[in-house]
Amino acid sequence: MALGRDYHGQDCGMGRALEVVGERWTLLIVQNAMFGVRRFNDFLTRLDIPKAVLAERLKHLVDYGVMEKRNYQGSPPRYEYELTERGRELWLPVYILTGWGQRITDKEAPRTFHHAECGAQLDEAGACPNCGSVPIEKVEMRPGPGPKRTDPVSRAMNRPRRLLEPIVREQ
Amino acid sequence: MALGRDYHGQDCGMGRALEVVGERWTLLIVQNAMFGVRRFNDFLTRLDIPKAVLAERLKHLVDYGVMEKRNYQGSPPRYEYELTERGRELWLPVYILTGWGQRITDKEAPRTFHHAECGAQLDEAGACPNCGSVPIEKVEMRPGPGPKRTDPVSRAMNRPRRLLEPIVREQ
DNA sequence: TAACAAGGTTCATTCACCGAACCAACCTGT
DNA sequence: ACAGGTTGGTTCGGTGAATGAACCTTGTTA
Repeated sequence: MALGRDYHGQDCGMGRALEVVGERWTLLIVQNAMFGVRRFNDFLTRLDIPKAVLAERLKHLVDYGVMEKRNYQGSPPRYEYELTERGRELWLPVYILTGWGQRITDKEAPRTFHHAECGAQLDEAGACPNCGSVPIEKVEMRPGPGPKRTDPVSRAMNRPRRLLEPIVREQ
Repeated sequence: MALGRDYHGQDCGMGRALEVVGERWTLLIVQNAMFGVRRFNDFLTRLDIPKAVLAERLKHLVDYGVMEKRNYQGSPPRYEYELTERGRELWLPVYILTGWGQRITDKEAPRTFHHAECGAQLDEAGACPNCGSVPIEKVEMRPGPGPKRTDPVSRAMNRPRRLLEPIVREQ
């Protein structure tokens, strides 16, 4: 493929990783899945992304085993996209890159991340200062001081919640 | 900017991080800089990337304070690109993503990473199993069992070496 | 019967990536 | 003195991906 998504000549794992999650929007989709977003229209709402691009990215992630598409309701058919174990393994790079990006901004963070069992805020490497490494299911997200989006999906995120816990929009 | 490199509506640091290092090839450039590549033509050799794209990416990284362009020789003028502290802070995500990409391949790893002071191989999160977290300068790269590129720059990498130590091509 | 919601597909336009060619300054060999 | 090589780029035409708007389908609710 001349132009596009692969990194044919690369000898290390990074080339492969970028083929799977290196395209525009993809890592933001994975991050929002970690924050509890599961439905097509909720990703749309949070990301301001063209529908065609979102559909293509989700399909790509499903093809590579990072997400799973589940039909959770037969009539009318409705789907949700959920991270697989392979996808959940991306938690640390997602967390660290988010922190890195936050530090090169003048704004304050919209969310902070804590070890759910002891409440301590995670350090720059994603570990708990008291207890060491923390699996993604044990991470609690809390609203931070920084500016937040105001769409319904983002508002549903603005209370303390475990990562991966599905978002339920208020009616 | 309608199309392109920014993620205007995102409220968290990830959007910012992707503006800086999320474009095609960028994270591979940063990774190779960590491996000791410093010169324009050496990046070209390792990456099989169009010159125009490499020039643009390097300029972008310099503009955002991830790399520094240094004139190290006056006549003929020669330049090298070196990671700043901000750039070196990307070590953990680069390492973890590389490992993740490696695990979803059937090939073996071309390189392994060790704590230079005790020799232990780093774990999946980039820490030393004996000593805990390891700064990038204390990481030693060793040739692994997997397939490697055969260009001169890649060959110069195929011996145990500290990260960030500049590559010298054999004549 | 109309309107609405979810989860998409289609399409024209715009823009970024690609690879090949070109360039300029300097050095080295003959 | 001149050819050819090295470094570090820039220019350019062609191609393919991203964008946003419009449209579609199935089913539900008013």
